[in-house]
Amino acid sequence: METDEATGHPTRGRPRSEKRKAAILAAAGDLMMEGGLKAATMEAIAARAGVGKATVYKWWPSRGAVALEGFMLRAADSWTLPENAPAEESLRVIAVAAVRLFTRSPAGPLMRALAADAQSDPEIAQALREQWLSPRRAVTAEVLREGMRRGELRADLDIPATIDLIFGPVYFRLLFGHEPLDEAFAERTVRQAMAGIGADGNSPVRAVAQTERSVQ
Amino acid sequence: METDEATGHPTRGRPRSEKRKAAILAAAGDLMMEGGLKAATMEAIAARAGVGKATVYKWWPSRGAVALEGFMLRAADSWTLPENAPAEESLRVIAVAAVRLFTRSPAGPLMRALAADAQSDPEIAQALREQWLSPRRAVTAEVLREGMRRGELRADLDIPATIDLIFGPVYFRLLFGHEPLDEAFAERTVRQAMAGIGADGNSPVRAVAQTERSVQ
Amino acid sequence: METDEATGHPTRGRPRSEKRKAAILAAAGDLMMEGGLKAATMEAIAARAGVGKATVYKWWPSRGAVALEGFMLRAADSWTLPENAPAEESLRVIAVAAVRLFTRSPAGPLMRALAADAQSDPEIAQALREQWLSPRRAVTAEVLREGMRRGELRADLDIPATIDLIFGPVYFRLLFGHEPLDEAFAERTVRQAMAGIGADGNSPVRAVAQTERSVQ
Amino acid sequence: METDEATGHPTRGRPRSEKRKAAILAAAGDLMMEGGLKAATMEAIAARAGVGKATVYKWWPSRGAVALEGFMLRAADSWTLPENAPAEESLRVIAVAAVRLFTRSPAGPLMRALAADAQSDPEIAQALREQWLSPRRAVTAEVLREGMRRGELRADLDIPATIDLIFGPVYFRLLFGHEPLDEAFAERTVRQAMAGIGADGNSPVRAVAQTERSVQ
DNA sequence: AGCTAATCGAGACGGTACGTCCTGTCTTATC
DNA sequence: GATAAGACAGGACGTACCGTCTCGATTAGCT
Repeated sequence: METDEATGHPTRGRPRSEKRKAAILAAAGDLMMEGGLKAATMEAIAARAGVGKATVYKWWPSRGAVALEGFMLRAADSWTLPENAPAEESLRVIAVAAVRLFTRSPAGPLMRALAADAQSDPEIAQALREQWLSPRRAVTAEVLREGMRRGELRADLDIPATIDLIFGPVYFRLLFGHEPLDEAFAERTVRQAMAGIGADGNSPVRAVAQTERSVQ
Repeated sequence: METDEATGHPTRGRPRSEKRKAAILAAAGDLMMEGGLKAATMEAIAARAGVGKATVYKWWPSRGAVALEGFMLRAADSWTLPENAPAEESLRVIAVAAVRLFTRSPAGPLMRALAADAQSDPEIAQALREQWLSPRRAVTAEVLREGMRRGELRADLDIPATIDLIFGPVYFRLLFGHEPLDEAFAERTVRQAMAGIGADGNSPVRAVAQTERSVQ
Repeated sequence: METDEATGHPTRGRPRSEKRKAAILAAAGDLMMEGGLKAATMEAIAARAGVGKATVYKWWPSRGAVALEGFMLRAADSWTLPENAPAEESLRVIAVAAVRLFTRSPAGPLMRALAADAQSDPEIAQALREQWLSPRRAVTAEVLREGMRRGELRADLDIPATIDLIFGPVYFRLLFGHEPLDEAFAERTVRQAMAGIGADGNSPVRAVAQTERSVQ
Repeated sequence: METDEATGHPTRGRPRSEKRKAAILAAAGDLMMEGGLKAATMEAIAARAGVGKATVYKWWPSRGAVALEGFMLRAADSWTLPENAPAEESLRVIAVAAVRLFTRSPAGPLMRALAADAQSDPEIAQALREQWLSPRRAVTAEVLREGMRRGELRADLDIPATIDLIFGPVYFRLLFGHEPLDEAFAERTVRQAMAGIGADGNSPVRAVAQTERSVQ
């Protein structure tokens, strides 16, 4: 007997076809990768999936929503953080995994399309933050807190700002394409963030910074 | 007598109206800020500017191009780098100026709209890189090189990656809105980038990093 | 035990629900009267009847068929021809009954909807002719024949044309609405048809007509 | 200089293309005749005319409106009433012209489509009455009045009812198709209406009818 | 002053995609 | 087996913009 996942009530009527759902998400993903954001119209998605437009609208409110779900499907990035590794190593793994996802899978173009949509569609923006960014930021925050606890990282880090120091450069290059996005860049970003770009500890700049920091 | 700027030949016929050009750019900017990317249709821009659509197409190839020019007009950010200041101070000024531009002027929404368009329009992407990012990156690179020369910054910096370390977090927050974009954040980003997020110099992590670096 | 009406064999499975049949016909009729032809979609009929769309399609091939049956149900016009009355009186009863049906019952709007459907659906058209027009024309033809036999009516009547002379004006007003459709109109139509609109018998026009007729 | 027909003001903008207008009306007419009412969708009309759908909607509010105008175009029935002819002859010409129009030109199917639309679209219904029926009824009324004046027709005719006596049978057959619609039928209708279907003047029925009439 | 030519407003036009609605078919579980 | 519920492919609806086009009106330099 069919039962509804959420409520447990027996379902009525014809159940949703998982096959079509997959076909729609695949079509959306393919189109976005082939022709960019512009090619992935709802009409084209439905046509390519061999599905009526109404079926698409039945389950997703907008193209962005389809894209998001298609993205999540294809972005099943299965990086596992090394156990008991130093913080720098974990951050490196995280940053490299992000770059690898964006460059070696369909996820890159999809993320670009999603980010574009998010600029004019608050719902997409929110979904992107909540469903994509948040979990990754949470993992990263945990790595940072653990590193702080173990004395590998400064004790006074601003955690959100530090996360952005790692991810910001990656998304910046993804979206603007002004410089190549590759794993070496991810590693360099983490290394520079860890060690600082300032000259060794005794520099006056650093002293100032430390002073200010202690004042806060 | 009217003369053509480029050729110096005397122009024939009615000259282009600078008043309309300004009106179009203003209308485009206003619409993007009011209703976001979606509201700024070519039709709406022309209507608001009190201008025929053909006039807009005569001078700009696409909505993105109008937006870019409107953006440049409003983003006349007049930050002046302090003379002979330490590198950290200069970077701070640069980062804070960017945040201030995006949060205290129309440029923020405009940049978001442009970045979105750039994801599907290569011409916009290129124009954005060449006309907006490049000059700012050039200035920043010069600051970095000067800091390296003066011994304030590490001698082995990857300059493009370092620029992204400063700007990346700012654009990341602008485009995704997951955390507030304010001047304090810009300052913290620069400070953490300078000093590094790792614990003081003698940490083993840092040593490893340095070792690796020397190996490269 | 349920048995099939036609064969007498015991039926298998759940027997057809007469209750639903009635509900469907009622819903169809109501909708056509409320919102006209446009409102009576199959979907709306099924929903209002509390019935699955498939159930409707199971028993009727098209909306027009449902409408027709609903119409027949509501158009149970129980006029009884007066016994041994003069032809004119019988025709008057027939015409007035038609007008009364169309104006004082739901049958008017239903007939309008059916006639509209019949213009593009040959099956509806045929059903309308066979199930609705034919029996009424047959009764009317009999009245005419009887009148001719009794010498009340001309002996050389073209019976179908004469029937149309009585009914045509009624349906014309029903479908075009250019003039009010009421019982007085029905009576006047019959009276004028009987007596002729020409001036009394000795007019030259009449003579010509008779001459021509005799030639045929 | 282009001027607006109605106001005489100089027109602004690109003037309406008469060529497309003709193409749209032609396409609509063709489709209605080929595939009946159902085939003439707005989409098909636009496609066949090689025109954008918006262009059709710009000038006509609905398919029915296009159909009406297309009908009027093709129904340029140029019957001329004979001068000083007897009323019966004039009515015969009128009725035969109607039948001829409906059977020998595209106007028949078009009128059927229009009449169908009119059942659910009050605007079509009104337009049909005002633009099509009214002028023809006016001409016919004039014929009747002239006939009454000359003593060829009864002096106490109900003019609208008499007009329906002539046209009603024709439209009845056109729309229901229960009997053939041909010129002989039109002639017979007029002849029977003129002479009356009752037996010659001395019939008791007629006497009754006359009595009643004189009472009114 | 008249001529020539480019720009301008207005807006008609062929298209494309939108998001909605209904059709007629189908696939479930229930009765 | 008949049903309700409702998912589904398909297709037309009427709308909004797109980018192009064709008008008359305007505004300059050139003759």
